[in-house]
Amino acid sequence: MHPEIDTDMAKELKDLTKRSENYSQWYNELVVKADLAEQAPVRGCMVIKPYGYAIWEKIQRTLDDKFKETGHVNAYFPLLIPKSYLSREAEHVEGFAKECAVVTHYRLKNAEDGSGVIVDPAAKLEEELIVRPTSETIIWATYKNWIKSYRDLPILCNQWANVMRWEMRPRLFLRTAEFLWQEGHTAHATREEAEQEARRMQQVYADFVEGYMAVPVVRGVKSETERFAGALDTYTIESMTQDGKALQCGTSHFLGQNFAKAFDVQFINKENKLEYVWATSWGVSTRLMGALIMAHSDDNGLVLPPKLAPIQVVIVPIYKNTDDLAQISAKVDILVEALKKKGISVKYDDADNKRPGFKFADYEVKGVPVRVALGMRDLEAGTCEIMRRDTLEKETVPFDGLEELIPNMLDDMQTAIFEKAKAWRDARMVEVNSYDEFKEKIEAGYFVLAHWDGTAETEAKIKEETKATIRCLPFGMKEEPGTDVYSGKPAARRVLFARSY
RNA sequence: CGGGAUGUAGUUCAGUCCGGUUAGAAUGCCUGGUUUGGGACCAGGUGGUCGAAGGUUCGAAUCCUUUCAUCCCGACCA
Repeated sequence: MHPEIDTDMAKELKDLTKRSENYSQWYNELVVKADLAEQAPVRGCMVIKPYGYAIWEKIQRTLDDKFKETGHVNAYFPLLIPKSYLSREAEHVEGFAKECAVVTHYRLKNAEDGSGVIVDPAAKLEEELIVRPTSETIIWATYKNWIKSYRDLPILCNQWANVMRWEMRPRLFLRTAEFLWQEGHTAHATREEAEQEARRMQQVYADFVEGYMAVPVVRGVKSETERFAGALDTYTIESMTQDGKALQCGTSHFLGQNFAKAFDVQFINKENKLEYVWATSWGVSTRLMGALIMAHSDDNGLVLPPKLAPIQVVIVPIYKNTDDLAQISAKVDILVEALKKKGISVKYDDADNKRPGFKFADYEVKGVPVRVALGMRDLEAGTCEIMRRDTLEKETVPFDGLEELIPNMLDDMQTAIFEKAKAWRDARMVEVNSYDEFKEKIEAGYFVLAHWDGTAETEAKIKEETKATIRCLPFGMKEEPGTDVYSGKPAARRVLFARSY
């Protein structure tokens, strides 16, 4: 940033919001300015700051409740996985091998030349340990001990944890080397039950992302090439960022008996016969925060849906001296209590070291849904100024009605934000019937519904030529046979293509 | 791992081509004062072994060599 405009942060953010020109830079700066996260002094990792973490905690708590409602329990498995575990499932190891951090030694010692500590060569591990990129292997090695009979099933475990994938190019929240997530791992006696579980969790995710994050998603199933390493089916929810790219928000995998066979997990069924267990796994990560930021943010900063905003209402007093402040505070305190009783998180920012204008801008960047400003003028008139973050509309209203007005406003916003994002997304999701049109729409940042002949060759060619991938075979679409836009061969249905993060 | 760029104050950068006083600016931070209805102003102050190592030179942020790190574009990906 140029020094002159560095002093004017509103203008600075405006400059950043040439989203079409350098969206990723805009996004990064937004994350930093909104005080959510920053790059860690460790390659590819991020520091999640308190305000950002507060949002993650809300996501975590809400989802955890949903998991409990659907009969799941939390457990915890080790961070380090013996290398041999990873090689048990062929496709799985192939999928993750390229991005694993490996522990080879267990001790350091002082260098003889006094230059600091070095790895003690004598402390080399017999078998290297892998920092988990995901926990299927160690969990299935454990489940083997837990499962003997059909009476032990189903096992419905979830784990909140961090994982590490040595990604080539990290981006805050979207793709960091270390990230926080939850991973559910379930074991079932029948194929039907496992498949149902995988679909059910996809639905839980979709409901959460749409209902709480206010981000519309496309539900569907992945093509074979895009499938999770080791899965028979990968169910996905895909959102759209404001630069028209797709973002995989959550996945739920039907693993069949692959992991049960790899880790020899068998049970005796009701017919007294040995059978391999059926499995699922499903997860969402801190990437959800990226989806949230990219879906709603505007030129003034973050826009948070009320259900996930750590601070839902901020009240800013405007005063000239301590007497004024005391009068304002007396009135505000009553409102704060009333709102808290309704379960609304409210912050009264009477800090004396920041001017009102600074606070206004600051809370806007942070995406606080509702702002109330109250000064001496208002005190005399019995009014206040109220602003909602999504529309930036300000109005002066009677102070006494706030207790009722604010909860309604928050509800309205939750719906309005979703509707706005959905209208935007829908307007950029089109059916195309020719390859020229396909390329044009992909280039313009659209979700493209096009016929696909079902072959991996066509899929690969399209990716090579347009950078677009099959995001999913969306659910709930009418069966409509046609011809593949690329190969011209017969195609059973349309699938969703887009460029993605 | 390929292509491109950059490392100078807490942060963003100027200075490097063409070597020459004590290395600058803005912002931040600290002190004092005036302010406070949309990111305040004035005055003073703090803050840098110029990424690291070696070389050339009377003299290096600047030239040369090596090295490390970061960022961007690809490949990979929740």
